Amino acid sequence: MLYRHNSDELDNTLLALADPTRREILAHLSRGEARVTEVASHFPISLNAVSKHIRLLERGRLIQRRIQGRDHFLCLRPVAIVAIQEWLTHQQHFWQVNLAAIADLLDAGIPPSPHTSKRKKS
Amino acid sequence: MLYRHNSDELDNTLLALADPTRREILAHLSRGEARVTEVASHFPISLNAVSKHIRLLERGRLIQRRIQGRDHFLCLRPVAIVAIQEWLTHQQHFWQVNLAAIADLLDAGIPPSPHTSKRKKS
DNA sequence: ATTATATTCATCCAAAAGGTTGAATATATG
DNA sequence: CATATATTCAACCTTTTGGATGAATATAAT
Repeated sequence: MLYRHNSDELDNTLLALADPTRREILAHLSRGEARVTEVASHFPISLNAVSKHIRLLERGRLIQRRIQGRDHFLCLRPVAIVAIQEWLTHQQHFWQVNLAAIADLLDAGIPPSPHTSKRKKS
Repeated sequence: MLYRHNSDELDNTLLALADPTRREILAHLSRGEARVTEVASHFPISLNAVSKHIRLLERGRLIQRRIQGRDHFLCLRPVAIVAIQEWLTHQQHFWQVNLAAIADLLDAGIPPSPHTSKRKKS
C-alpha cells in the first residue's frame, strides 16, 4: 500500500470489524457503555490484549472513549457503520445487476454455465 | 484467536474488504468478469501481488474463478455481501437505539457532553 | 503515606499481510 | 517441436496483528 493512502478510513473500519473478539466487544457495548476492565472480563485473553483491540476499534471510528479519573468509559460510535453501509449499498447496485442478469438467464431456460452462476449449490 | 475459530467466514469476508486494492478489484469485476492479467493491468503492483489479493477475495467468498485453459476468469459472488449486510443490520438495531437516545438528550436541550451517553452508568 | 485499582507503555514472540523477484506449470500458437 | 502467454508456487523482506508478560502511570481508597 505504498502507492495508495487514501480510503484509509474505510480500511480501518473494516479491519477493526474483521475480528471476532472485536465484534464481540461491540456487541457488549451495544448494551451500554462500559469500562475497559468490564469489557475485558468477558474474554479469556489478557487485559492488555483487550486494550489493544479497543485501540483498533477506536482507529476504526467504531467506539469512543471518555476518560473519567482512572476509568475509561467506552461507547459505540455508529458513524462508521453508516459509511460501510453506504459503500455496500453502492457496490450492491452493481452486484444486483449481476444477480439480475443471472436470474434472467435462468428464467430463459439457459443452463447455468460454470461461471456466471454457481447459484445455490443447494 | 486461539480460543475462537468460529465466525471465520465473516472474518475472511471483512478482512478481504479491508484493503483498497481489493475493493478496486471488486469494482472492476462489477463491470463484468475478467481474467487475472486484465485485472492486474490496472494496478501499479506486480501480477503476483494481484494474484495474492485475488486469493484473499476468494477466501472471503467475494469472487469466484472459472478456469478455462490457461485463463482464469473471475467474477463477483454477491453472497458474502448479503451476510455482511445482515450482520450490520442486526448490529444497527442496537446502534440506532443508541443514536435515538442521543437525539433525545439533544432534543431536551442537554448540551452534548464529550461521551454522548449519560445513560445509566449506575 | 501506603496500598490497591485501572489503564497504558514497552518488549517479546509467532503468524499473517502485502510487496518483491525468480522459477515452475500449464496451455496456446508459430 | 519451440516459443510465448497466463497463472501460480516458492522464497524472501518488512510491517502489522494478536497474544503474552512485566513495568510505568495515574487515580482512588484506607
